[in-house]
Amino acid sequence: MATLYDVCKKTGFSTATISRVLNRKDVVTEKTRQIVLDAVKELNYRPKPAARMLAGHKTETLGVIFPEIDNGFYVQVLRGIDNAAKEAGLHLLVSFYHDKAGLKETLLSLALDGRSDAIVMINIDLSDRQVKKLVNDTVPVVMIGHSAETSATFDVVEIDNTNGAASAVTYLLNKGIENILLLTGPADNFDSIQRLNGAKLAFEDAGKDFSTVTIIESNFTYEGGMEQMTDYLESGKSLPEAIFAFNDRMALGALEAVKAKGYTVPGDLALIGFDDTESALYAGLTSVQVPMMDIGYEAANLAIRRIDAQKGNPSTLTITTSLSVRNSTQRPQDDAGRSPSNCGI
Amino acid sequence: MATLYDVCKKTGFSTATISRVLNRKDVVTEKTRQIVLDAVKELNYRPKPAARMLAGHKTETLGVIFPEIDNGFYVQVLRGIDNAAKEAGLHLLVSFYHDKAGLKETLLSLALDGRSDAIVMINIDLSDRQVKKLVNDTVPVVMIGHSAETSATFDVVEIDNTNGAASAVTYLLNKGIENILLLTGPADNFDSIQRLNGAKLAFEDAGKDFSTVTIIESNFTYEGGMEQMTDYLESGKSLPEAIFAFNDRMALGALEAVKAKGYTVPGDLALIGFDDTESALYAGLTSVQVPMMDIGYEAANLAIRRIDAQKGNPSTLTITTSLSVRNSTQRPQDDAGRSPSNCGI
DNA sequence: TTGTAAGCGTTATCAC
DNA sequence: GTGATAACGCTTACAA
Repeated sequence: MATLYDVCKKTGFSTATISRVLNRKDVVTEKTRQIVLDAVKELNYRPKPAARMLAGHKTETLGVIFPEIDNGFYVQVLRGIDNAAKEAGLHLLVSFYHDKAGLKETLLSLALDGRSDAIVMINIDLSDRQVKKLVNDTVPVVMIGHSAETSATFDVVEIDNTNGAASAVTYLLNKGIENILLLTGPADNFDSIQRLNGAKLAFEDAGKDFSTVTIIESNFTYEGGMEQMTDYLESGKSLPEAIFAFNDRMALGALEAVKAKGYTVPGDLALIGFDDTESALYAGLTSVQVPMMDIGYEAANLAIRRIDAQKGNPSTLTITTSLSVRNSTQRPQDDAGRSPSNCGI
Repeated sequence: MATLYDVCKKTGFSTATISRVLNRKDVVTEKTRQIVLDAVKELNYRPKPAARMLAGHKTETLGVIFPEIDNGFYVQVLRGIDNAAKEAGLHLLVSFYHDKAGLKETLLSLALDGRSDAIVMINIDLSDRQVKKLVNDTVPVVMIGHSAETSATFDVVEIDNTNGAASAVTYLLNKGIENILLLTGPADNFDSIQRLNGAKLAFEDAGKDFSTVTIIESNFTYEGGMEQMTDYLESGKSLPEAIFAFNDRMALGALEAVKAKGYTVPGDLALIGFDDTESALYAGLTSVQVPMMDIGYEAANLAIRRIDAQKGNPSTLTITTSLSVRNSTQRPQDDAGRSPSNCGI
């Protein structure tokens, strides 16, 4: 538990000089620098973060705020953030938020109380104004997957929902499949809105009529997907050629419903999900892949850069998706996915 | 950004008194207490953590160390930890460890540098002696799923691997299935060893001969499960009545291999996994369920209790599992799982 | 280039 | 009960 003073004693230099060697690329003789460094090593000296924070206002900590999660891919985002943080030598103060009051308190604690040097928030349902008011410009904030208002307040990292959905639909259209059923999220969900728009654009780009598409609203859950599809099928409507669900869970739920009615995938209809989760992989489900780790990594780097960089205009980074094609869209004769003989589903 | 002094000025009391009101259940007149509290509220005063840490050595932070994860259920553990931390008013400093050097540095930073009041580690491959040496009794440490040596050094929270595996095997034996193939993890993996032992115990308890059981070593991955099973099937060996894989991923890999050979589950053989992940749920896979959130919650609470509690003997908490029965072990005539008509697989 | 010394905002030990 | 006051361990003007 050596302190700065121990290093002083051992070297004969003042605290100022030691501090200079340790922190700033300041004017210090190469000779003194070496003497200090040697002493530091020999004494096994480690600066105390608490003292540093108090005197220098640097926490070396990145605050991260997540919604209460049951959501597998948030871990991926977290890993990406962790990678960026590690590269910058920062620690991660992670908080899940359960309710708005808790979120506000977390924000105050991270920002005003000086527990972090920057904050990354993911899918937070607080307006920019509210966040700005709480944080009060004490630390930079980066939003991941921010909703609604095209934030001119904070840096934003978002998924390219539009092109992601469009690519899935285009893929189907290219296969000659036009009779598509869209299983969406809640009507007021930003991701869902963008994905719906992407689907529409794909039709328009192909010169096809989007109004023939069936749109069913669900809630992003497995059960929701299953129930909506069951209802649909039992209402006597005709089977679509393909279902494009706006996330994997609903896709898997829909799959269950479809199979329960005796239909097969991809035999009777094609199926596409969104997110490309592990479950999609194992189920052989074609899905729009979102590079969650990259998103975390980029968001964290954006935040880190803002720590000592001058305030520039808020930037928006849109992360592109790709389509992971698997058996759920591969008719046996198409033959391209793995183990086509049993279609993985 | 009011400070303690501002509260002093406003109330006329000294820093000592304010601090007493805020921290200790100390001797303070009810009247002064109220005056101080009012001023605190009015000034919107929030004590700075940095100053507290420096002067009081309390960080109000719980350190959490995870292995680099691609592992969905670690999130669940983290949620459990978060719940416990929130209840205790603690923040979470989370770190993923990539290599041993990084882990050691993290440990030093969390413990010696005083960044946390207690540490929860999950599946760390460092010996107790090493950890103890690094942490040097500065903060309490709790291990989750600790390996090997029955740690008499730290509190431990572990999965009841033995009974978990035994329950799965017993379930099969009760169905009259004895010709079981075990798909294990690496031979030196502690979880795997315990699960194997549990399987053996189940046979012995049932008075059956364990030596007839086929044991195939794999590596806990989907690919591993698939390859080992493919090799097995192609070697011309007879099909077992059931496969019990020591995690869900291998189970799903084995399923793929089995289906590729034209067999059906549960028609031709039963299949059981371990962990009960989301993928198991969607695949209709019977699996040994491990309450990951509980594990995190209990571990964190253990750690939190140690913060100001006297050092007692290290305790070990063994979390019990349960069996999630699904279609992969339900022959059509058994009829009990959901949508039996297509077996969910 | 290096040293002096004044903070940073608390906690806690003494006295009173 | 309450108040001075000395830590806590570092950063950083300002001097030298």
